[in-house]
Amino acid sequence: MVLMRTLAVVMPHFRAIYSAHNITDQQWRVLRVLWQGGSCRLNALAERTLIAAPALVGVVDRLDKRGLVVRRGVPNNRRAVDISVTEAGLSLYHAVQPQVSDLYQQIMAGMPADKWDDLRQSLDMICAHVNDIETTEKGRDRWD
Amino acid sequence: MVLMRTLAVVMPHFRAIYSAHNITDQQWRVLRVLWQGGSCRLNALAERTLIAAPALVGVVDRLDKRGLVVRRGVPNNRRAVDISVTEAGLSLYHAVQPQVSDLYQQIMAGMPADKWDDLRQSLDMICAHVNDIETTEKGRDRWD
DNA sequence: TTGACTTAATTCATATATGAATTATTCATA
DNA sequence: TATGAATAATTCATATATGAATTAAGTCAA
Repeated sequence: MVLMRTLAVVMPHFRAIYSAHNITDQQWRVLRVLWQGGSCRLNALAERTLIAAPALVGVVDRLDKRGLVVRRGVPNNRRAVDISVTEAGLSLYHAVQPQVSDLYQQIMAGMPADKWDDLRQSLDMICAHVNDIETTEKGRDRWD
Repeated sequence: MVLMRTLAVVMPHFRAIYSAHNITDQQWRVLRVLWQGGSCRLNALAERTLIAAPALVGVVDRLDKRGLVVRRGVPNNRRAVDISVTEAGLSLYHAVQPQVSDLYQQIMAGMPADKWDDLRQSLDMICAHVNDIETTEKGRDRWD
């Protein structure tokens, strides 16, 4: 609940920026990943945006309709699809990114840098540990 | 993203427990709050569960249909509605809570207790700071 | 080669999430 | 006391979230 509350407090601030440009949180996440890493396929995009594939299909559909991203077939693999940003998507980035960056700085200013490091490390530690539980359970499923 | 990733890693474990009892994350959050604090009205429930009122209406609807909670009018206030758990909801609690508690312990075991304290404090600090930004902005809106 | 198995993307059904607008009420005050 | 502002719950429209099932391709061993 503490994690959820933190997100619930922080997200509306970012969302205000996004919605001023007529995009949603998820759409921003997709665009940002594509801007940073170039084009990629849906599965990889799902991992990097933390949006499950079935939901991502719809997000990409809407971005596609608005001409912010494009889908292209991959040469030697007819079932794979490559997704990348368009010029329009790129210009949107340049409009939104500075504001997002500013907000980030504002939020970061509320806590000393070393605390942020600790925080990130703790969260990473939790993820690692919980993933271990996952693996252990799966292991038991297979051999017990 | 680190916050979201952590939730994305942790939640499926809890969700596995909930779905084994045919309830969702949000339904569990509603039931838990009602179990702990007795009955309360929709707005208060929305705050405590971190579920926005419009969405909460649907969650309560479904719990109501399944007989796990009930809605009652408040005596001297015809627009307010009181929500509380039923016997069926209570027995469901006794079935689910121990498993949730176990999982919690398992997860907590992955990091020393003082780290958990620091983590909680950092997250609370972020919330407090971000709420300040909010207030400041609203203040500017009113007087600038 | 073919049939069992795996994969990538998508569709489906159901449950939320979000912001805006409604519907009833209740309140504060001229 | 009428009446406009503030409230509580709800409805609406649109965008996800989730798990299960499909579809269309690749893979691989007999």
